[in-house]
Amino acid sequence: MHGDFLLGKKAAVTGKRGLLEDLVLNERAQLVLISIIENYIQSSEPIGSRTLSKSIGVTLSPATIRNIMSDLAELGFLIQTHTSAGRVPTDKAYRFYVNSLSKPSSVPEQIKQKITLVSTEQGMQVEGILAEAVHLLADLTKFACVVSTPKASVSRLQRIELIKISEDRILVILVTKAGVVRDKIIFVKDSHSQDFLNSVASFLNEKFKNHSMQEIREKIHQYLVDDRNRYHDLLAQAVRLGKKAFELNNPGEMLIDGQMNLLLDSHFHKQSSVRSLIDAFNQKSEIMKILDDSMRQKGVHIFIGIENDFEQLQGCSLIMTSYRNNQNVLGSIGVVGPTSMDYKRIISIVEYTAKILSETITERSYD
Amino acid sequence: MHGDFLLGKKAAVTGKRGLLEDLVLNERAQLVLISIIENYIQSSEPIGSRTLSKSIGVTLSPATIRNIMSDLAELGFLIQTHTSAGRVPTDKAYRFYVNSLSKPSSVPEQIKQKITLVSTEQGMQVEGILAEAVHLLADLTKFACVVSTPKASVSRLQRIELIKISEDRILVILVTKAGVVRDKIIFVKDSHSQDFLNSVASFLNEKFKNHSMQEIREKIHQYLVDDRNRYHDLLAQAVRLGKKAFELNNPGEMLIDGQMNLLLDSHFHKQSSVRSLIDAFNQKSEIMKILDDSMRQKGVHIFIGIENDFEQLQGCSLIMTSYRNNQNVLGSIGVVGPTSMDYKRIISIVEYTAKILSETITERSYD
DNA sequence: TATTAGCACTACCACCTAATGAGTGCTAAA
DNA sequence: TTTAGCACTCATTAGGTGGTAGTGCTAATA
Repeated sequence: MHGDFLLGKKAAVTGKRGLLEDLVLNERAQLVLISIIENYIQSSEPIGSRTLSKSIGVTLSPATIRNIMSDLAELGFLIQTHTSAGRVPTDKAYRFYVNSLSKPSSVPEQIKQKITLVSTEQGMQVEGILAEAVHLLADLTKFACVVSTPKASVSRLQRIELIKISEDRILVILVTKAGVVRDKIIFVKDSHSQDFLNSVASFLNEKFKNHSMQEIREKIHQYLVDDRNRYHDLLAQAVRLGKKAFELNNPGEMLIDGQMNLLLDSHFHKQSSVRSLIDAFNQKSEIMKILDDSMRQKGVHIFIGIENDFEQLQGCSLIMTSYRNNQNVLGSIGVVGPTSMDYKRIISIVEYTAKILSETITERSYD
Repeated sequence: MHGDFLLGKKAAVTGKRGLLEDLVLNERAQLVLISIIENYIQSSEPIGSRTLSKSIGVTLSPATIRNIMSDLAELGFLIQTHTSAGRVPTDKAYRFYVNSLSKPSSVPEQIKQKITLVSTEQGMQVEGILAEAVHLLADLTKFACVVSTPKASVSRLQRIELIKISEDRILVILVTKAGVVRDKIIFVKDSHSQDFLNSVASFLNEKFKNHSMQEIREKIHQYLVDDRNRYHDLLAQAVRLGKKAFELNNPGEMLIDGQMNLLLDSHFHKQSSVRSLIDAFNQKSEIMKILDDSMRQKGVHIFIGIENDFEQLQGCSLIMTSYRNNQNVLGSIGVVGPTSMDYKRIISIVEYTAKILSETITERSYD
């Protein structure tokens, strides 16, 4: 097998090289690979051996570099667009690169100053803050950015209020611990007095404060199946109204900003994948899935190219992370850009923005 | 003066031709012009005399048509991209064309069926309905579409509710006649009991129900300057809280959908105006102005090219109209597309969508 | 044995040229 | 007033050329 000489000593000794993932490149090969990647991230043009031999720190002749490149290509880290063109990193190369970034680089002070959320000063709601955050992120990265609104099911109840609007309509106000206010109108068959609604509301408040919406739905379900409760009028009505009030009818929302940035990006512009990118963003449910997934784990989540499950976004890389109030994960925020993005920079910006967002939201929550 | 022979008899006889706008083209010139426009709308390619002589109904030799075209060009209806290219309609030509569309063409049954708003079935709020409407419009027209949310200042109060959230925060719920629910949190220095807030709320409800937010703000201002009210505690507090509650802090919002469609559109793609288009949509306040303007007048508003005041959108045409609940104009909705759009089709779709939107919102309002 | 210099080769790219063709304007004839 | 005919213009295209950035291979070198 060609390219074996690139294996580091460790791998060579232990003989662990059945899986390509286990391969340990020797130091020089790593240097060349990383150098190619960083050059390509800058220029977006295929990198040739000559160019590299100049820009790389160590003195290596183009010929030597060619040999290394040739082997890296064989191992699947590089491809050529055509014979006699320079080499371009593959998804696998970017993955290697990202993994090799041990310590997260810090955000330059200059950019830090730009990452501030002003909306908190006005009487802005959480949605407004999210909108500002995602807009800011899009502006700084020049890619498309997404943020999911706090998940209704996991957020915990601070307060419920029932307001009679007309004979058959009741306005339900749910305030969550995170400071999110949700309102919806429910339709009822028989009319209730406002006094009665107040009793129901205070009953529900007492019973369910601090519980998550998910728990509340489950408890209400239990009440419903338990026949004994039928004969307690207030309880019965409370449960009936509560069921409607806590019904999950918005599937979780997300805000998108900076889609247009992607269309301008030379990478997508060249490829004819523009159409499918647009479709991708119209199909919000798929993007929601990815956002949801990256809520579950800590830290920054990185999907390079084909690593994400949404086929239409497999030409992109996604950098996602969660935001929280205190210790509760509320939702996630991230960017969608070309696989050849400047990972160092983008990761740190996403991380820092999420941090500021978390702080801002924590200030306004009731925990 | 050349081109005089294109004048219709009426104009020729009365001699009214000082202003170009007053020119009445004779029937054949009109036919040619309209034919060019419709061909161009279809093909987006400059139209030559030969092509036209075939596609036009009447039998006219290319040479004749050339003569007519030459004169139309002189009058400012057509331009050539270069010598020996076909002719392309100017903004002026489109204006003529749109004016000549006397009766609004009806929407094909097939499209009518697509224009239905389903969100009304769930407990969706007005914002959700607007989002659906603008998305639908973007989907049908394949252009960028905008809709303004109901103007806070002109909408009338149905109900206000004050809810104590914490010692220093009060949640204000405003329900308008149009069915829009707005919530915001106000900060107060001294704590109030919920009972007290209820009294304040019912006072405000009694005093201001059915009044527009604008009126309410003015009245509150009067109370404030009237010294006598100082000594009435409830009143004084009500006015103080009311001032904060009715303060206009959102500048009026708008929803945009389908921006990406524009970038794909061959017209903008060819021109390098893409960048400025993006900027245009980021500068929402300017677009809001246009939306506001078209709220004030009845019917469909059409801005062709330079006719709108926002310089960065002067390469586009805008088709705008208002939506309402019952007889109250709430906001406006419309599309932004290339000047060479299919006006007949787009106008009818915008009109019909606004109609359905109005009906849907009326169903859920309290008037 | 690892590295490098040299060389032949490939494919893109930018440039030029000539041919094509769609379109015009003008003039003279119908 | 309309039309046929003709000369002319200019964008677009295809074909051809030289230059360039890159490769792989081989033989020489440290």
